Amino acid sequence: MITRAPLRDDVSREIVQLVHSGELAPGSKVRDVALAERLGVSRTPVREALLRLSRDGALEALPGRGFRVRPLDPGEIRDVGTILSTLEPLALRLSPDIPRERLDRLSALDRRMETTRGDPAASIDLHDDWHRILLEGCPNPRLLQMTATLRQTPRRYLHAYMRQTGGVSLSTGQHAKMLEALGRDERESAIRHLEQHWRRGTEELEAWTKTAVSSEQ
Amino acid sequence: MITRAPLRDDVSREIVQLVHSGELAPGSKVRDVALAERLGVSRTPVREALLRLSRDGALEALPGRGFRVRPLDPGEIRDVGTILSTLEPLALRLSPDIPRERLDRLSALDRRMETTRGDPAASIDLHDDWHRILLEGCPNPRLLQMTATLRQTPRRYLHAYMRQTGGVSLSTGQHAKMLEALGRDERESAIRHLEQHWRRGTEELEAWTKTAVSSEQ
DNA sequence: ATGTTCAGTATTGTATACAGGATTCTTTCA
DNA sequence: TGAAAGAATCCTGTATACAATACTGAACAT
Repeated sequence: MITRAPLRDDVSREIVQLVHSGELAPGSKVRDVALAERLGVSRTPVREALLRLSRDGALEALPGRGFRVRPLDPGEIRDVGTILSTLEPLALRLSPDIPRERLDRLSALDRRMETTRGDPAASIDLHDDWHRILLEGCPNPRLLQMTATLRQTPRRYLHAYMRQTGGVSLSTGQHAKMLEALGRDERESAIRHLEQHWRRGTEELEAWTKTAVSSEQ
Repeated sequence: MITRAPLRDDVSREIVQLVHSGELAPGSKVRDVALAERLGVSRTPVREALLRLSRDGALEALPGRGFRVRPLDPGEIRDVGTILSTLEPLALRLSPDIPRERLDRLSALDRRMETTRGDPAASIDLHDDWHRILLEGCPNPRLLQMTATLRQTPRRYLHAYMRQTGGVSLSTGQHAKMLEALGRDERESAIRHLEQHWRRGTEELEAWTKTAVSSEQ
């Protein structure tokens, strides 16, 4: 049956959820038949979703041997961090002034993040929302899609990181500085903070990943 | 039968060729059965390739109504141009010094481009090679993959543009300036030229597309 | 002449079937 | 006891089948 939204879209979201929730851990093998049974669909839309997620970077396609969740790799988080710390500032630069109402929404998100310490999944969700909402006014939809896709990569690292460190990360201090700068109409300052936010954040994840990867030998 | 490279990869390349050659023109509908017969494979790998190309931006998936080549749209070339004129300079900045040998290869490509005026497909191929080779030393593979994918978008516009204007475009003058700057170890200057190269080039394509799109009503 | 309804056809999205490599487990031999 | 070989199983990649929508065109009404 053909419904309005292709099954592959729903299936993609569900698989992303499994990755973000940690149920599909980095490095683990992904079998399409198992997912198809679990989700109650056939292998076809599952494989379409897996191929898409491989392209997006969450998974890895091993020719002839299926898919696995991309293992944590210091090089990857570094590479993606470099790109994010360039593209998100670009998106902010292209955006029209952010209305006060949206700044308030972002502040509220930060406060909610403070209360979700200890719950990695929830605080990571909020963090992603924060950036999506910050940039939602950007008139370049292709750029928005790219940044949203790229942000999915740090999520895997953050999840593993927060699980180990006990859920403490994602300082909202940098967010607050950006909001203050935007409230004073100091766009360039906010843009610099955004760049630093990703650069420092992913550097921290890179450093942690190096130790985590080497210790799991 | 399972060969070493998945069929979808070959099929993707073949479909990209059809788009670049203009045989699949912007806006035209793409039927998977027809492609499958033509390429001598089943619908499955064809549809996998079509889904990938939709994600990359060359095609568009119309839910319930298949695929079509993304029509020329001034907004799209502008958006992609903005991203390219940020990411390629970033890739160059991250690259180690470019060896003299590679600069010579790039010069040779420029000379060959001069001789292919009148043959859009050939000169566009060479232009893409030029940028790929310029950046091939960049240590950020994810960034390289993104720029390579993004460059596929201007190709569709260039092809239509050169077909109408008689094959004249792609001035190699900007390339030469970059190579001179790199030869003098003036990286920042070369990076600025690279940014301008994409900005001006895509602005020209955007302006032309506006007239082309409005006149085809 | 233009618009509308209703078959019939074409085409898509999904499910299932099939072939062959990859993996695993057992068995055999050193 | 451990390594190597081989059989059995699993799983992937591809092909095909099926169900339902979207399109096409002819007959009809306005």
